[in-house]
Amino acid sequence: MNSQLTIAVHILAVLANREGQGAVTSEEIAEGFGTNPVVIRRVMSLLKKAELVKSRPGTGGGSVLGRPAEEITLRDAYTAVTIETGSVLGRQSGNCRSNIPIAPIIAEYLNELYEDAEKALIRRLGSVTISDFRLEIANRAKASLSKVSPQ
Amino acid sequence: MNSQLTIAVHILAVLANREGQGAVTSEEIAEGFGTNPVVIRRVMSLLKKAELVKSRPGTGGGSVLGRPAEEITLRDAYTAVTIETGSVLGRQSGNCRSNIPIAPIIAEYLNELYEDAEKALIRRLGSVTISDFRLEIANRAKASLSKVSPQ
DNA sequence: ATATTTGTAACTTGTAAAGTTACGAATCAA
DNA sequence: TTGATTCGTAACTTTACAAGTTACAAATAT
Repeated sequence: MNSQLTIAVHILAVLANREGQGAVTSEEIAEGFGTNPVVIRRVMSLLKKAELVKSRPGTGGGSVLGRPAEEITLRDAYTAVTIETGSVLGRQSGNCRSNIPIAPIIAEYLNELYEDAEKALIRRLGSVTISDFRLEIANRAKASLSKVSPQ
Repeated sequence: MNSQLTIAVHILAVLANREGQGAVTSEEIAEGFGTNPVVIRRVMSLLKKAELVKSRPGTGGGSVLGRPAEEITLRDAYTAVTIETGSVLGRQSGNCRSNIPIAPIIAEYLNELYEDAEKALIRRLGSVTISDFRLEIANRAKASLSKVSPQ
């Protein structure tokens, strides 16, 4: 399954958390997410293309937000990670090995119907800024911690 | 990628095409889709549970629609194939190997946003009956054939 | 110069969907 | 009741691809 959007918003949330406190390394972000720095850099590269972040190599290097967290929405992140693959939503596919043409025709029609769903998703994502997101996740993390060790 | 819904609506379209002309075998449906009969039977089994089709083994056996094609929508097919897995839409997932709790919290939040998209999809699927669908696909197939060999 | 960090290519691993094989159970026809 | 047919499903193999990993050149800072 695809976790690029999850990683993208995690990156943005971490950078938002450190706004004005210098760059954050992919190493550090990776550790916080429990993955490899290269996985972070791959998604970071997409965010850079969308100008949502800026990166710099070398000592004291790392990444910072490209603009204030209040001016970046989850929709921006979605667009950035789907610019190449087209969508994060699962799509229908016919059997590609088949030389009978009906399967791809059906798949294409269904995918058109899926577009309505995607529009709804994009609208929803556009209504949440990285600031909003950071707040929401912080609250949930707190709530889930208190379940494990109350107080 | 998941093609269960594609297969499901293909099955329903073929059965609709043969309404009142006896049962159709999984062998025959599989051939028309370019896949293995067992793949068809697996999806058929889900459609049976939803009472969209009826099957019978033996000579002259096979499957027929459970009710008229005008009374089955793509939404019914969607519900039938997602009854176990929950959704045909791709969902976000955190890294399950991670013992840092932030990834699953982010993934869960994103999945909640995805639900709006799924509702839109279901609404759209509910507006198309198998009869409608059959007509549309027949037109498209005709159009794509005429591209290959005009006249 | 040296250390650090990014960027990315190339490879390996993990895993889920699709495809396949096999066979018991149900049904029909002679 | 025997044989042919078809379904249902378990078990296995194959395929496809996302994620993870390794490696190293290029950029930057001290």
